[in-house]
Amino acid sequence: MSGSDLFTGTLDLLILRTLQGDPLHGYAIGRRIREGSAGILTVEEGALYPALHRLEGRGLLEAEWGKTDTGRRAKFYRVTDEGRSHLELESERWTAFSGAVQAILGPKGG
Amino acid sequence: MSGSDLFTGTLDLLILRTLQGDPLHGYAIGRRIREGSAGILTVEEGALYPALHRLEGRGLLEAEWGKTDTGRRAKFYRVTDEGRSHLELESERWTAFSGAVQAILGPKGG
DNA sequence: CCCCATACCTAGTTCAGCAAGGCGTAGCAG
DNA sequence: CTGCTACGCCTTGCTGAACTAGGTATGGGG
Repeated sequence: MSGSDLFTGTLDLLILRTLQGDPLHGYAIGRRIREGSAGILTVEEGALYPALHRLEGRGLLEAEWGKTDTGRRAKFYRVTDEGRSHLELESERWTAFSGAVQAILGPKGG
Repeated sequence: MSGSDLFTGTLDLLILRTLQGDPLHGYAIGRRIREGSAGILTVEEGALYPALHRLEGRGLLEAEWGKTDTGRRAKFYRVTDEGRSHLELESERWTAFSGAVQAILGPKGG
């Protein structure tokens, strides 16, 4: 991801969540995540595209070639129903885990 | 870790934090983390011991053989000064990251 | 005496993420 | 037209954390 790879497995969640709205292409997903996290989360392309393929392979995403506003060729991803319920479950799991970690690290992080 | 490996890299933080109080041996560290997280975080031994050795190798922990209350042989770990400052930095980083993820996933996780 | 919980360890595998490349195209400056 | 930059997609090779699945040894209880 960025910095030095905290959070393995979280990328999937981030992608799924980012695609909850309208379908987006990979490049835009990366940008959204970065902007949506105020620059804290930077998704490397070498992590992003394989992740997209992984999620598609698992049936959590569907891809379709299309065109961007600026007329460029791009592959647009949409979340499947399975992807949606997966996101819901994993999202709750994530919250539980991060809460548990926070509970051990200390309420404020210090 | 448990369930299906969310949170790569977080184990180090958990260990360091658990050792902030008194020195503990590996087995006890694992138990503490599990109990301190209400059973949510389960540290596999195959992850725990290598992590301990890693942290010792990096100079963040120091180890010493001793005896438990029940008279058993055990290796007790203590956090070094370097480990302490490492924990502080990484802990803040963790909070920032997890906050950023939470910001994208949604304020409540759903 | 045997089993279980304690307490330590390792070899082998898996797999996410990173680094570092490559490909093609649209738009703009010169 | 040339060159540069941003867009947009991809892959190969590597690292390294965590898991699986074992193994060792010992003390106490049935």
